Amino acid sequence: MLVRMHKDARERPSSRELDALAGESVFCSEFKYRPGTEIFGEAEPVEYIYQVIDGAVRSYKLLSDGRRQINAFHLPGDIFGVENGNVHRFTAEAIIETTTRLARRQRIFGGRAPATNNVLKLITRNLQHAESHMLLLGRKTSLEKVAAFLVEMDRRLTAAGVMILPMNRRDIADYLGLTLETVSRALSLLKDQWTLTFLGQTQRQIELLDRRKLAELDS
Amino acid sequence: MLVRMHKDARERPSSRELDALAGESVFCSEFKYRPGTEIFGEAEPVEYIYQVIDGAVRSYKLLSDGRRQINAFHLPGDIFGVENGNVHRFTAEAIIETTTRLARRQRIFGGRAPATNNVLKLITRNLQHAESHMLLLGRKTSLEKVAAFLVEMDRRLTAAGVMILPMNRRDIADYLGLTLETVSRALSLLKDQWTLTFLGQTQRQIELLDRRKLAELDS
DNA sequence: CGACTCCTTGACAGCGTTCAACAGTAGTGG
DNA sequence: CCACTACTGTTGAACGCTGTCAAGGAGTCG
Repeated sequence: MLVRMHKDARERPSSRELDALAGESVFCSEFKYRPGTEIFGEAEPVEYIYQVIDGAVRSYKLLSDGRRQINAFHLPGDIFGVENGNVHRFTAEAIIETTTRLARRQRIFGGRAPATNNVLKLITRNLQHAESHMLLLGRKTSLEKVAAFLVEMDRRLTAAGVMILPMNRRDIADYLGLTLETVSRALSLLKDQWTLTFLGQTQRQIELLDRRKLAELDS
Repeated sequence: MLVRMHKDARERPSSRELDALAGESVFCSEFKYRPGTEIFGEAEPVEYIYQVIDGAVRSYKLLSDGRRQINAFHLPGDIFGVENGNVHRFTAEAIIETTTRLARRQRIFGGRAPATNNVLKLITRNLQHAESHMLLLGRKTSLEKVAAFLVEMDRRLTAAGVMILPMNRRDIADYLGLTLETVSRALSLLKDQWTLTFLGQTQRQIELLDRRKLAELDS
């Protein structure tokens, strides 16, 4: 037996919390997974909410070439797989022999006061952004990071074909987990490759010339 | 004027969304911030929810020595400062001259169905973890990352003074944005410094000998 | 025993950081 | 208008942390 309990005196994770979460729908059952087994996959529809009874689970995102970023480990007592949308945003796998209790996700979202729903959506959007940003910070190269930044800003900021950045190189660097020099070098490289150009005298106005190349750098 | 609108045809961010969010309490007002001004600081009590009308905002966390990780940029239309707890988990600053609309946070949380509240708490906990993990991934050294990992697992996993890791070195590495070799080297270093010891033959059972040193490595 | 997985350790390379110099821009005040 | 200064961004050179590649030990299981 490799798995142990929480330090904080919780004898055994009760299903109470899970019941509370699932609301009215207290259809609960247990399920056991062998080491390395997938519990649910990225982009799969959300059917259940899970609570670890015994064992350990990793949830992660992948880049196309196999680089992996584990978002979190789920240990006994933890609830995971709670999503706002209809599909999972990452993959969950049992690390060792793991027992989970699961409850049907009977539309946790919707059917509530609109204000609450909006708060949920908003926080979920933040969480979603954080999750993909962890993948960026942990597993992407400097060039990929800068490309991802440009793609994001292009989506959010571009008007009339021009992107005018409000932030300086240091801000970008601190967003991407780099130094400002590295950001500057990456931008110069992309400029030399005709992937973008600077407009005006300051280097804050950027026109993207090759969005396809940026998108594939972004992976 | 440096700030521009969203690409997607939103003429001007309406206050509707913010109203909906704030619920009944639609006390709304506008506020203007000069470049570099703090909008709210980490650990400050949450009083308002903000929506960017015009300008740009950075929200970030700091390490004690000044290393900074920017979680997100908030651009016109974005709502930010929505928190579950009573204090902000990061600092928000205007990057350029910024106008925000703000609404009093009249206890968005609480006063709802308990199930909803539990979902909120759960997602918020995930978000909180993701936020601190971004700081780790973006700005910590390999030794600091491994120390942080040990501190986290010590809290969540240790029973009877011993920590039995369910995951292998590769999992740890993919969690921390490192390679398994680097994780192994960091653990060996901590072992040589008598900060921890391995128990048993496998290197999965760890006893922490100097939690103070680990905590200060964790910053 | 042999095959496999997991982990450690060494040697070396390389990516990104650090340190430094310099140029362009903006703001200020004479 | 021109210093003067502060800030921002680029670029070069050298360093060093972490990754890569490789070898080998230890545990496990059939």
